[in-house]
Amino acid sequence: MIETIKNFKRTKYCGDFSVNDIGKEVTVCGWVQRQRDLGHLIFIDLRDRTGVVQLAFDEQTDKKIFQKAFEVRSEFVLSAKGIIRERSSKNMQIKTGEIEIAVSELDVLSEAETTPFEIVENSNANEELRLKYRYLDLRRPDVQDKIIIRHKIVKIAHDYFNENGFIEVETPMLIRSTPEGARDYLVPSRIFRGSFFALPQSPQLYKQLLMLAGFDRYFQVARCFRDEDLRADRQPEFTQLDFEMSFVDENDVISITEGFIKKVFKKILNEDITVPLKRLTYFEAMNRFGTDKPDLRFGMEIVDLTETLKNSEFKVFSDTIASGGTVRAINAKGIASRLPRKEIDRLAEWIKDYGAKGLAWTKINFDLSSSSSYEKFLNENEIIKVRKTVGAQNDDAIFIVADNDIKIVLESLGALRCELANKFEFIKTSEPNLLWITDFPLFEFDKDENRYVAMHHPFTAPRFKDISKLTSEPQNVYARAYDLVFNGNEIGGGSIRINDLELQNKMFKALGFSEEEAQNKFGFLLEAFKYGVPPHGGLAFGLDRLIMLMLKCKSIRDVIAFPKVASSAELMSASPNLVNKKQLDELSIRLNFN
RNA sequence: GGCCCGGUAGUUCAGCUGGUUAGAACGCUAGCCUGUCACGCUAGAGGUCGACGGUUCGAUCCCGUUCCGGGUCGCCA
Repeated sequence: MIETIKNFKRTKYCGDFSVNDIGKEVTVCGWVQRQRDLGHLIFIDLRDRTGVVQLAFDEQTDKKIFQKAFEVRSEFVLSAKGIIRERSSKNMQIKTGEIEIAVSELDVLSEAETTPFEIVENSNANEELRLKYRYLDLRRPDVQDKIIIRHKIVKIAHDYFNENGFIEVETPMLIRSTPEGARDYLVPSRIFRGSFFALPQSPQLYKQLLMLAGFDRYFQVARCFRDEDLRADRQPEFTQLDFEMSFVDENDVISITEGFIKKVFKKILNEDITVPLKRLTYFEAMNRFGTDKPDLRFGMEIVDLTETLKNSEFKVFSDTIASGGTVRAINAKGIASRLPRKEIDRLAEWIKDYGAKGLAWTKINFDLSSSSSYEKFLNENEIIKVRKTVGAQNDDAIFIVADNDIKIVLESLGALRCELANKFEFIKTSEPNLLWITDFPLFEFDKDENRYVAMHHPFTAPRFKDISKLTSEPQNVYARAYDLVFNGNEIGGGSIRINDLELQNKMFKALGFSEEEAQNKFGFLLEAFKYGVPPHGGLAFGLDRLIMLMLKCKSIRDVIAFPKVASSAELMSASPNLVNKKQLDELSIRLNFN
């Protein structure tokens, strides 16, 4: 029988009671973790967000309350009043294990059916099921803790940016669609038939306009939307810690960011981050690690063999080099004896996903004998030189990729480097590794569109000395942009922005926009730029990813209260969903499935 | 859009070369039990083997299609 809460209110949370409360009369509220019926004695573990406390019922003391406790099942919501007393046999594994509540009044505030999975810490229930019943999953302490830590991180961010003079401003969710970069989520307008709002991919333009408006320093916990395919660390709806500052250069933004990183790592993980952080140029990161988000917790750097192998008899190498290509290698130390041929074949197949045409390899055994896919085609001198260049010794495995496209060579070896490090557990340290990547190219060439596109976004300022090359040699223009990398993942990125109308117009021209296109897409920004723009720059953290990595979660879903699955559906509410004809008619929308 | 992996009681899983009644553990229900805390003991209920089609005397198992979930490449300025 369900009862409404009477005249008693919770004294404090279940997990907060201790031996100091012995003798006090208290009231607790929560969910039934477990009911243990010993015949003439019943124990109930009552749970709330702080932990559990044991309720004790003795048949001899009060038959009516005992009967109530007998009928209680898991996940019922209870309110109980009673005296805190010492347990006769203590359980030191629980925070409140030294005490219990001898219950004198018990209210069943809500009953509960048997849940589809058990509400326990470290549930091994299927994630699909847990997401369908996310509200039950969120009862589990380990899940709840992550959401609570998320709250703490956001609180630290608010405090930090407030202390440093940043003003939080909410920017709109319904904005103009500017199809540049990721796909927009579109929202049809009822009043403007056939027109659409877009949900923001980021507050980029608005925060720049706030600088123009004179707010000087802006900050926002900003929800962002990108209609692209998901990944383990990517959701279509995500949160940025977004900030922007006026009258600054790169070092000001970097230093504010480092201050936040230092604070949040100290407060949440008790890790001391040494600042300033290491900086690596994009060029160096790509050449040494094959990625713009290198994991520096292990070595296995990429080595250039182009010079060594340019005259080789092995045509796969020498022909590639002759036609302007490159040959590079990594040396995985101490794994040869743990690397069966089958695994090499798997890696050779796997690396094709990254565009590599093949994977040449050598395993050096402990007795210095070796097996190799390519050494038989090389002369003695070349074999020795290759091994020396990559620093190979016994039990090492060398992997080589050759291609005309240097990006494919570096990126595939970069991916292989991470794959091997992961598989053979090369990461020994538990200390977080953070660094900046700087000096990005301003543009990258888009083969599909056959034009240069902005690597960050079209408002990123070029280096001053490169401005003259903007349209003449765009491939040699570098950006005043910087990315923050944490254990091999990008967790933030930003730049100094263009604050000059003429330069911004030049930038659009370099991107191949006609004047009409530029006006159509960003006319309001160009108009605004006529009226006095301070030099400004900023950065945005991917908050979800930062939390995920700090908490060592495998999936970004673990740190989002109500996440979406890989198809971008939300299983609990079953969205997206079909809407009725009336709704569509009001929006003048007719569905057309082809 | 491509590739890889998975889907069997409420849950997590096992299930041999295709074979007669599809099992275990946990959970659930009932009974017994006065100090449990992963309580214990006894008994019981619980299955569209993701769905559809095919091969076969016979399919959880083999084949095809499809749905759902996960990972990844493309994509994500």
